[in-house]
Amino acid sequence: MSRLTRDDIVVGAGRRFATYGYHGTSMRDLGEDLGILGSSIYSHIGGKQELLVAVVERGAAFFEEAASTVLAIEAPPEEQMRGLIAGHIGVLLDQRPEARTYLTQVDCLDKDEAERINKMRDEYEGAFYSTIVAGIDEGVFREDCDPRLAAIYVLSILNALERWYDEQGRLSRSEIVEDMYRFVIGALT
Amino acid sequence: MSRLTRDDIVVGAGRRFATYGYHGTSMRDLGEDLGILGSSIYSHIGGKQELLVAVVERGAAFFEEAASTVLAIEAPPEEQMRGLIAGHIGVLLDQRPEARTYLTQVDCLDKDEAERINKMRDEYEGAFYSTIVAGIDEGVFREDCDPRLAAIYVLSILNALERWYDEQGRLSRSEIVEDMYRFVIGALT
DNA sequence: GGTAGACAAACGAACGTTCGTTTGGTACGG
DNA sequence: CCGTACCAAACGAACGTTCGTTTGTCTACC
Repeated sequence: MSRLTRDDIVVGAGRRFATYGYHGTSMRDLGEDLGILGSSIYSHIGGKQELLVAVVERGAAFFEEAASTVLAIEAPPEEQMRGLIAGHIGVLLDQRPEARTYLTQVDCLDKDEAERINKMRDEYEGAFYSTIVAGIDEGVFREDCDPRLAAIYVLSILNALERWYDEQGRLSRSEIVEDMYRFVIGALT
Repeated sequence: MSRLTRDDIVVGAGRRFATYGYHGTSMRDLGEDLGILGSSIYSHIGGKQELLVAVVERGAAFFEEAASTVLAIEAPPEEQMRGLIAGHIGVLLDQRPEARTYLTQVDCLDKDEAERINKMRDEYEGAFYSTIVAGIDEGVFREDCDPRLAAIYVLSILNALERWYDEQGRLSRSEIVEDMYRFVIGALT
């Protein structure tokens, strides 16, 4: 086992925070996971809170990158929505610890950081919102639906996946993407 | 200020757990909320974990009662689904601390309790599942949808409400019920 | 090419604080 | 006057963090 970098620490912290929560993780626990003492972590970072910030920021970045990749390609609203759904699920399953920590541990951040992260989350939600609005404007989505709420509903379905998805389960990732896409499009049209 | 009962303690614990989480709540914090010392709580309950169990059980009971009330009335699947949605939202907003604790703090329970609670949750999910299956059988819901997943999606939308609903916001409770119902029925038909 | 210096990573012990919990005493309502 | 809700004090353990020191590795210079 070679020596660790700051990134190693952040990745390990993500795993712990995702499983046991911020308050449920001690620096000694984390150290044990990494094969060093809890105190040795302070060679890499300033404190526990700073660790959480780093993990949550990584999570947010993953989602934002996925969304901007999708939005960069011109496409009809339906296809854009499929891309957003697939991208979100991809991050959720490929970057599970960071994604889960980002989704569930935000209110362990102190006030300023929490506000900043929530703004990032609002921006990300905006990608879903504008896609729905575009669909309504183009007449492919129904008009009698509040796009603000619809965006929340879609993200609610997506985010909950992290709680029930089983890697060894009967459903492949693409099957889930397809099923969720069909459900969402059914609701929007 | 009169003396407290065990129920007072459990209610107070629900509020704390819902806001700060199980690990983020200390017995002294809780005591301060209740106007007594943290140690005095042990006159009413055996320990912190027992408190969490009590709160979570209350939450589960609220949901179960709401569901069984709806299922007791014979009605077409669409109306039954509306009832389940309205009932779920009612519990979520009227019993917010217990509901939130039930939804977010289950994995702070030790293994046996967690298993028991998860079984109760599966049963509750079954109410949504059977309603969807009934709708498919009667031909009012579309067939090309996995009812197991659909039930999860509906509950995902409902449960997320607890995270974004603002009592002083622009939306009344019945408006939200109506909007969610329309979204769900749109997806299922 | 070998050695001395620099630097970061990790240790191990201790800091003060807070945690959940226990104990023993006190006051008050039925 | 009994029972219990509560207090006051204390327990040991665990917490996040700091400290001085050791270890290992890379680099610069002879």
